[in-house]
Amino acid sequence: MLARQRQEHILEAVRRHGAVRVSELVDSLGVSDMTVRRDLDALSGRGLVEKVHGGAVSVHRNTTDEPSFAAKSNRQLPEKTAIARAAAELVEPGMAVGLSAGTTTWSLATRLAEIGDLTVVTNSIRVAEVLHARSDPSQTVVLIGGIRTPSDALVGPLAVAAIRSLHLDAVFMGVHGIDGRSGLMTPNLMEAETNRALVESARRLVVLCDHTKWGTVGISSFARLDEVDVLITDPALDPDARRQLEDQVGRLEVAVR
Amino acid sequence: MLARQRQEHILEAVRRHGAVRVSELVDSLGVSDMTVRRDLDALSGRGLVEKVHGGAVSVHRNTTDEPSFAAKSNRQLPEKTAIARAAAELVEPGMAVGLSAGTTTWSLATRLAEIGDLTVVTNSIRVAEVLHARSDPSQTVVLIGGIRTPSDALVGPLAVAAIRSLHLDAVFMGVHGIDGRSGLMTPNLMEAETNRALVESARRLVVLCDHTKWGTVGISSFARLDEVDVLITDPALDPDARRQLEDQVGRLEVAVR
DNA sequence: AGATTTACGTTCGAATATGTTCTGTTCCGT
DNA sequence: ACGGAACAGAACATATTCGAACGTAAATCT
Repeated sequence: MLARQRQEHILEAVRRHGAVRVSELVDSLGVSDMTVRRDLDALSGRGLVEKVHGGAVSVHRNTTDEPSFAAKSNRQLPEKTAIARAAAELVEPGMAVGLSAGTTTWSLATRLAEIGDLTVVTNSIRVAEVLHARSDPSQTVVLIGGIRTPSDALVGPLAVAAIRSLHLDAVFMGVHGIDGRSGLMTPNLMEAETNRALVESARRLVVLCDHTKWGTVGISSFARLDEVDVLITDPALDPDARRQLEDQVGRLEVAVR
Repeated sequence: MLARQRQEHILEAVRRHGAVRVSELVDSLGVSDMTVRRDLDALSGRGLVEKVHGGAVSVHRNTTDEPSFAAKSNRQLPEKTAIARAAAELVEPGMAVGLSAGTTTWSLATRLAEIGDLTVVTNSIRVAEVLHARSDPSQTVVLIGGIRTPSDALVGPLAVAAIRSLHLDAVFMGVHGIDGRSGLMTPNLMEAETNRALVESARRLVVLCDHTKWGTVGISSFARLDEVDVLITDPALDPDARRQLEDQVGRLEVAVR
């Protein structure tokens, strides 16, 4: 059997099952483990699979749980999914919505994928990819360009200029930190500027924010609390924080799982 | 037995089994390995099979006009890597370069990752990702935003506007098709527009183009041959095509493995 | 016929593919 | 936390394959 045929076989197996293990391939292909590894090297070098300990997984599956991203996205997971579900209720077919970068907005994106006739604008590659993967043709996904921050946001002058040329029904923002005085914050100056542009381009601002974000301070604010139309959080939020938020934001929504 | 008959026999074997090995053909045809190889060269030159180490595999023709990235990425692999290597020679530290979407430019990106102090502008998520993965901090990667085509290019008004605001030392373009009359072509109108903007934003236009692209026609042209400063191809290019290219492009470079 | 082209085989150095051995790493049950 | 089992990958050995260069013979041209 030719090397190329083996690699086709491996690709097919990965496509079908999402993952393969080296030991399985050794049996099914009748070659040594080293040969299988070298095939996997070749395939991963071409970006077609991702090597992991014990075998390989499909690149799509894997991009959704890259270490740093996964580490974050598992924190407060039930809260985040509850918040994302509540946010998805606010989206109706025909709308044009914006999504900032972040794990909570990413979770929201997985739900938006099932709503039809939607235009989604985002500056996060991950968000764009999850929408693209399940895309039905009625969805338009617009990726805002720029340079990439460690937290997977595309930012910078290019991003700001692109966002300013757009007008959205609503924008859903994740935040790194929030408090009563400084409003919404991020730890990255350029990301703050980009987020600011997103806020200004939308008629409605919806903030997705689990209780751990309260009191966390980022270097840079990008919106005041009184600019927020809807803030969705979880029941564990500190009562004092809750009072302050109820005073200032348009509507406070508590998402129960 | 005539050469033509042998080649028919080979094609038939490939069709039936999806692949053949040189050693099998040597036995079944009763000719030398060298003769078999020359037959395979002829067939692969006409795009009827794909040569691989040990033999040849069938080139499954995708009936859709835009094969997906994964489907294309293993076609003409050795040629593409040779072309990419030659292209990387043209890039020096300190430059700002553009990369269009495509498998050959993707291959080039893996090489650019090793050159320092570079600014790379691209409208392909996959190109951006390969640069990001191995990025040393001296590299700036700018992703051009837009909506995504099946071939992984981000296109549309947002993309065009972003590109127009930039100025590059050189742009490296992959093409879907090329010929003497129509120049460089793609099968997607919006991608053509975006590519056109890339061409206009750069001082130098370098085209990466393996021999199978010659004579392939896309619906939309985005540049004439006389606008091309350097065209890099592989040695299997048809001599007549080669003559036409030498006449019209600034410089024709043939990349040997 | 003589010259030229074409097809095919042979030789040989280099590239490629694969398996084996060995050493270090990672995983997982206790 | 620990120890055995599975796994990864480097280094080496071997066999296969590749393709350039050259030789020869048949076919084709003039």
